[in-house]
Amino acid sequence: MSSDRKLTPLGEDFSAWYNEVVLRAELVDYTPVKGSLVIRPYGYAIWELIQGALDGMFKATGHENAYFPLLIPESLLAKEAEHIEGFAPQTAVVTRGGGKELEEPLVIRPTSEAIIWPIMAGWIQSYRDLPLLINQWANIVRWELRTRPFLRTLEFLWQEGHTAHATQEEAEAEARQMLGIYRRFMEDWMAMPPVTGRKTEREKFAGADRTYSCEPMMQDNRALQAATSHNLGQKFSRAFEVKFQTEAGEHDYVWSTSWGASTRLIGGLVMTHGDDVGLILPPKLAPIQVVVVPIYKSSAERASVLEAAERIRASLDRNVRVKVDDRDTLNPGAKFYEWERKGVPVRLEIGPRDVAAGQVMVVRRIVFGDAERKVAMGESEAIAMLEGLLETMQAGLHERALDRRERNSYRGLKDYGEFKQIMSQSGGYIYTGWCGGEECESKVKDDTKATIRVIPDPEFRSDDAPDKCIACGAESTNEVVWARAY
RNA sequence: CGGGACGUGGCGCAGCUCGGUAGCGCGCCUGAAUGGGGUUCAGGAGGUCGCGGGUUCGAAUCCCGCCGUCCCGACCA
Repeated sequence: MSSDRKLTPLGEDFSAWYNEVVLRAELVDYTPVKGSLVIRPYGYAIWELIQGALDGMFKATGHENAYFPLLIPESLLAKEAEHIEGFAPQTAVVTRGGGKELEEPLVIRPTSEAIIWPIMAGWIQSYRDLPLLINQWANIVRWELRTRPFLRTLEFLWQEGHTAHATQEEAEAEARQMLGIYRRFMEDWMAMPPVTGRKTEREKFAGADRTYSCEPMMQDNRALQAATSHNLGQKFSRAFEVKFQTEAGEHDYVWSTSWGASTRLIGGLVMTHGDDVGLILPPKLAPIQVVVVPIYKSSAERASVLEAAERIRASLDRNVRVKVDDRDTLNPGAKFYEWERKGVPVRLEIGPRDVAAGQVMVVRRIVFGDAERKVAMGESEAIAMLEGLLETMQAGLHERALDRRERNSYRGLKDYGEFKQIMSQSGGYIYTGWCGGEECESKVKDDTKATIRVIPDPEFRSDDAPDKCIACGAESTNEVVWARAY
């Protein structure tokens, strides 16, 4: 039966396609708890690669990892007014422990500001203790009404950075620096180029002074808020009494930031690069970059083919994540489909004919330009070119994603009717003028489901940005980027 | 939480209108052959039909209630 072997085509039903890909590429599995998913070994391996890369970037900029607890006394969460207002509806709360009602309910962290700041307050007395640069890798729980694998689940994995600074300028620089790190990670590792910028008041983090965001475009032309960085000003330090003595001997509240990225990034990876066959992984984040599929008939052939496969694996092993698929239970064609569905960038096929000729068949998961998908190559030649090929594919995926984003971006639009038409059909990023009024944001959202993703950073702004608000026609204060989002 | 669709071996589904004790494909197990794009044959295991109640001699099928999943919305990383 071939019907359940093929995926729903991406262009036919993007949601169905996405769900099928994450399940059939063995990234996730469902559990008895609604909206709470297992990340399977193959999916978790991608997360570990993401973690490794981001963690290195954080440490290179002076951050240290720590771990704060899962449970937060309800009263602490309530200390920052905007924060509790924003998060209270989404929290899970523990009311019993050890068989008794608790005197004070404990909130399962929806984010950790409220437990981190009361504790870090004790670590800071003087300007000499600043900046304090902490990151943690953790799980958090937000009681979402509607969930989707990776994109929105009850529990998810993320990292959250929390920093304290002596001045507003330093905190702002930190928030911007971390946004830049996320952007660079998305471009260099994920091949998922975001538009970056600042969130509007309506869209910012609950309790932040300013929120910055990375917003890559998915293949259905919707935006994914893929990482955020917040300048919290002194809101949290005032709420949690985080004070320090300045060089001049005065007392002041610290200036803080927080910034985070989650397993949602994996969903972004799927929706940015996948196709009708399944997942396509950028080589830098592929748990298996090269899979070797041996092909043989007799046991004599099996021995010589596996020997050659092992030789190739060993010579690639130092610089490439390579796996020999020596399972005897599947025929080669079935393995081809499986590894393509799982997004492995390069496959090497090696059979008796190849062993005899000292060659291998090099097959690419995706082809750019006029390259051949499948080419026979001398064994040592293939080994020598593979690293370069992986780099080429990484670059090709980035270029393709960037090109798609820009092709589906609209600039200089002044007519609201046209705006509505684009949003109701293809969707995409629309750059327009905006008066700064929340009423106009609401109106556009009601009309089109699109929201302001960001007030874009300078390098994303249009030369010919319209000077009137798209919704009300009043003088524009900022160019903004609209899109429907996840 | 509002609107829609759907819950039947691991997965995808048929059977339900017109009640009679469950079937197909894939997968799985055993064996043999096969192996350069989802291989074939033979044999085999596996289901109290989402849960609870009701009607009936008899319920996957009819009735009531509940739970869950997916899609579209509201909320949100």
